[in-house]
Amino acid sequence: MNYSVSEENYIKSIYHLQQQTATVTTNSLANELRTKPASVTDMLKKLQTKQLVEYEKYRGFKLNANGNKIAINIVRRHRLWEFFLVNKLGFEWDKVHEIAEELEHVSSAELIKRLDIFLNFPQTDPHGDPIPDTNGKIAFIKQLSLAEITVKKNVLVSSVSNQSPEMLEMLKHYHIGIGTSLKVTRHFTFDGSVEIKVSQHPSCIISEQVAKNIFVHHD
Amino acid sequence: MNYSVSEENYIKSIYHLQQQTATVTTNSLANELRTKPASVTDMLKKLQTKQLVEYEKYRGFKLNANGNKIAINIVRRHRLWEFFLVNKLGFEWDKVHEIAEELEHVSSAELIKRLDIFLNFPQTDPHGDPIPDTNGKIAFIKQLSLAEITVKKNVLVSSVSNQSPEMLEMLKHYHIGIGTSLKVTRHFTFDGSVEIKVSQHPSCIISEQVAKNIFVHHD
DNA sequence: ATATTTTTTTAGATTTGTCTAAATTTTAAT
DNA sequence: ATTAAAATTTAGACAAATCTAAAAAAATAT
Repeated sequence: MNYSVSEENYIKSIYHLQQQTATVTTNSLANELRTKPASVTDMLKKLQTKQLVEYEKYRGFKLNANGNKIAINIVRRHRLWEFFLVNKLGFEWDKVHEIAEELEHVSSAELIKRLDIFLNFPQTDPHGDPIPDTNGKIAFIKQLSLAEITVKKNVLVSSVSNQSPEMLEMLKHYHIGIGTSLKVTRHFTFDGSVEIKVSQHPSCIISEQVAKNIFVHHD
Repeated sequence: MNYSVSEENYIKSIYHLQQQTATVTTNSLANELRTKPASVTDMLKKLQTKQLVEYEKYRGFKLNANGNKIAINIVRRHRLWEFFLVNKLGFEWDKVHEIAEELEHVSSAELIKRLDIFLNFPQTDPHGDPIPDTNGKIAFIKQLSLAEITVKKNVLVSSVSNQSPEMLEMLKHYHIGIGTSLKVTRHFTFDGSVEIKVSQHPSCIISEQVAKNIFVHHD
């Protein structure tokens, strides 16, 4: 089966949202895809008839085994291209996402097979995310908290383990959210606090307690 | 300005047909694009309002300066990708066209700039066709006849200068047409005749007179 | 020169993916 | 338990790109 660019984008976005919540809502997907809820409903009916999602009216949806396999393959393509763009063409790691969004839809399986060989079977993309193998297996990559990472490397915030309002208030104050790019500039061994630099903002210091709850992608 | 995949395919096809005939007809373009004449008329109106073609109802059309520039840029992208596919990914030269057809529509100029650098500014694609430079300048590539080329290299028949029925009958007998892949296996200095091997057919010998009329792309 | 054939265009329909506005269902609040 | 608010779906419209069938124009054949 071959899927349209639009279908692939929906599949991929559902897959990404499922990493956070097992079942995805119409609104969240509309938001992710920067489209309208009505459009999401339309496409979901289509994906349902194509046997890619489990969908219950008003109840949300999730990819079935088939949809999942396809999603992982799209992710594989995306991350291989990102690796290529950074490690062969010399792009900065934060400039490649959009281009990879286009390249990932080029449909030749042979192309991806050869690209993988050419790149020497990379394990992770430039953001530190694992590249699924041919069979769709995804290696587990250890989540690193801000308390653990080495100094002066750019990292992307990938998740926050404590989602309490108090924590969220604090994150807001520090201008930190999922996807925020930052670097740790110093570790203080006395109390385990760390100095961080969020782009566009002055350096600041956060406690070990907070740092342990903020997980980042290496690179 | 950014153009849709469909618009780009029309522009590119008009460009290619213009290499043969200065002005292109609706039917020939429909045939080239494997679509219907009515669809061609529809798209041509669109390209006209976008100032890419000169178009007179019932009279055929051609790219204007603007359209030409865009066409050449698409050709540039296509040929750079073909070079990449063959020389980096190890594809056979006759397997890359379709994949390059998809890759050429990826719209980042920065991508192509860096790809060009990565490939070390190649001058010709794997079929021997020149790759236009950043300014759209296309190097002139000498047309080589079968009488002139070196032995044992695969070549593609690009044109035949004598189009008489007698010549065509002969070409048919040797299973040679535009696009045919063959290699010269021997030159006979006595009479200038050459031995050739057309894939899937036994070797045969053609006279110098015939060989001089068959032009090929190197590689 | 007129009739026939071929080519091209128009008119109207179709598919895909999207949208707005209204209706329906679910969730939250009192 | 109602009611208000939020989320979701339906209904109907729209744009892009295509198609078929019919009409119009150009090329050709006698």
